[in-house]
Amino acid sequence: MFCEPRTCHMSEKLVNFKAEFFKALANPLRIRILDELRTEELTVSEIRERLDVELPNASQQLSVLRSKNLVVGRKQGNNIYYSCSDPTVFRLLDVAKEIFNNHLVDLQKTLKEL
Amino acid sequence: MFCEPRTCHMSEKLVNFKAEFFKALANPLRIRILDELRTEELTVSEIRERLDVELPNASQQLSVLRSKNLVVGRKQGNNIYYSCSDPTVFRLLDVAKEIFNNHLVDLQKTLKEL
DNA sequence: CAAGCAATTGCACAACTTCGCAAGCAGCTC
DNA sequence: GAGCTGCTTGCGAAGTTGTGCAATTGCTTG
Repeated sequence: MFCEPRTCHMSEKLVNFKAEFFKALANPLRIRILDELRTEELTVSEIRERLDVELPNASQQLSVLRSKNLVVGRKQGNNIYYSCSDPTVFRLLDVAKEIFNNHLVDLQKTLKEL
Repeated sequence: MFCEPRTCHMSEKLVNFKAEFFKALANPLRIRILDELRTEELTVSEIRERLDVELPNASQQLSVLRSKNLVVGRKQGNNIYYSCSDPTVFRLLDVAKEIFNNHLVDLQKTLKEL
């Protein structure tokens, strides 16, 4: 692979993809939406209802997730059923949880030392 | 665990942690910094030089990473040596790369079908 | 203490995000 | 076609982020 003298480690495209990708995840509502889609396909209204947000808000966040290919919509009659397009995403959320737990453990250790 | 009627799936704290956490990763420069820290401890100046950015910029992004506990600094003489505090983070970056590759494969499939 | 280097902080400005509200559009049913 | 439902889009206000530049702090050495 092509490699500049001082910018070796990762292609710029990959870095930007990752940044854009994490940006899509960098919002509590979008994380909650993804989490609702772990096990089921849901319509926008169902998501709205479960997360107790305005419909346009849900729709807007879904469109962000859609634009980054994190979810796909399937039209059926009057409804659009959303689902997660690549379950690998959930591994990401799970690793984040793991890191969260690591922090808690560290915190506890620090507290014990006092 | 305690569980509200309509907000069951994840504690709010965890969701917010995840969002904050992904926010820290949602920036190309910060990803590149973390990637430089995969294998070595580096000073701010070294990071600045490798990534070819202004020193204050590097410092500021490091402070973002620090505030989310993604890196730690070790003072030695005139320098501060930064390193990654929880290597689990790299798994996150690697999973993101995997997702990137999945997208590429999908794209290729789509192209072949034309 | 003065000089010098490393790193951080403050400031200003542009760019972007979030989210509520109103309007618009598409498909179904009467 | 009229009216309904489900979803999206446009717009605007408030808040947040990125980044260059100047000033500042903190450590070390002469």
